[in-house]
Amino acid sequence: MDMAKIGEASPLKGRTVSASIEVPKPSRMRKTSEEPTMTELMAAMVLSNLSCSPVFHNPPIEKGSFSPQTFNSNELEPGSWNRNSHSFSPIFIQPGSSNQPVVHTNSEKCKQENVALDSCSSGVQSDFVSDDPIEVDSGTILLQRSTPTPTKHPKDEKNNAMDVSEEPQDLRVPKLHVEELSIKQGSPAILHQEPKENETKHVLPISIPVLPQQIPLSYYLAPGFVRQPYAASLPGEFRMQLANSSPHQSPEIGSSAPGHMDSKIHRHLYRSVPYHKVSDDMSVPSPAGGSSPSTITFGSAPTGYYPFSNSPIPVASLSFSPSHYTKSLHVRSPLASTSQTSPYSSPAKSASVSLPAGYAILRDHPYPNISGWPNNCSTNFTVKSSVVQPGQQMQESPSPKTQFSLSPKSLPLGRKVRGDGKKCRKVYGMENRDMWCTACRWKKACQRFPD
DNA sequence: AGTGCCGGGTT
DNA sequence: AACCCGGCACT
Ligand SMILES: [Zn+2]
Repeated sequence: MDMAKIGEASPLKGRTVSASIEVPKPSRMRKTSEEPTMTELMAAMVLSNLSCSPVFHNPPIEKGSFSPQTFNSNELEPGSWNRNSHSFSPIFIQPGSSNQPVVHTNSEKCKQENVALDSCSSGVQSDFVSDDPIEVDSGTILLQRSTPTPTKHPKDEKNNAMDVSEEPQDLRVPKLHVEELSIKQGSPAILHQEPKENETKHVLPISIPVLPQQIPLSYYLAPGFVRQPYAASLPGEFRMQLANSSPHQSPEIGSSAPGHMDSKIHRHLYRSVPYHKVSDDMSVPSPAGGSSPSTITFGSAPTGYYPFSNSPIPVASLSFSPSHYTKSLHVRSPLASTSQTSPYSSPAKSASVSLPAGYAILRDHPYPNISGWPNNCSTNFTVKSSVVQPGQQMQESPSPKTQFSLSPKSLPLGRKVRGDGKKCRKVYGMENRDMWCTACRWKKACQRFPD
């Protein structure tokens, strides 16, 4: 009866599953053999510590060519790996394989690697080989590129295939990344222990997110970094701009995946605050094919709208979307219209970059989040101040599929500031409705006079 | 009351 | 996909 109906209607339905956030099985973390899970766990833990321990100061690696940025060496726990004492030489070369040891020196293309992480075995780019042999020496960290194994979930691959392919080669993202870290329980010696020829090394692909502060703005601003789906989801105005800069851009209305949250509730939640367009990254059509509720979840409806906390945090202080920089300057801050008095409303305040009208991005998701990371590690990528509180991110656990630790829904919501421009309706009047743009006629966001 | 437009329904 | 509209946020 009603109950049944209610059950049907309940937005939460089917969500409970994801709520139990099981740490997404690192799909890519395949076990080739008998490798004990413990090992992996340990590795994960270690890495966790490494990447997250806020305060860790590690003496610079002696001859490391590590840039502070990269490894922030601090991030390594002395005890864990004896990096300093060469006793442990992570560098491992795959025996019998022509693959060269890959050294990701820092920023180099950590980012890519990260992406790769997901599609790590896609073999597309992760094959980055350092030109500079020296780097290998410094190698304190490196690991080896194991044979590109297709072990990972096809899904993942699919997810990132696109991203990977589009990643600019020269992107420098200071994200610490250990592409494939093989950690064995035993001493390092084990690592080299009998090199079997084609045995695929059992490696644990790991990427360590770097501290937010370390992300160079350039990263976000990298022009080439805009991804199609991403761009497509941008507001018309913006997309148009993109179009100018990049030929391949469709002016069509970006569509966002419908959310599962009850629309009413959703709207209440999302509309109670000034609009702030937020990265649609997450609203990118579910790679997985998007039919599964759990998958779609993160592309919820007003997607892109994201609530800011009441505190007047300069939008500009947030992370930037790469695609937005084009618009910088002479853009009015959404907050500006909302609170005239806000000191932050002046673009000048935020370096030379301001967000496009009405939009702010808290974080980009170039790479999937590793489930194992503590929240505050991989989230809250804000340049200056964080609007998102750690606690807020845990509101909803992402389905394992999403791989993102943040779901738009779990983030504070905001909403687009209502454009003050006149739209077709106002311009032409009801009597000339036929002159309206189609969007207006359909009661959709005006295309002709986008905000 | 008027406007803008999201979400969802219909064709 | 095109089209329409209920209903809500906001002015
Ligand atoms: Zn219009």
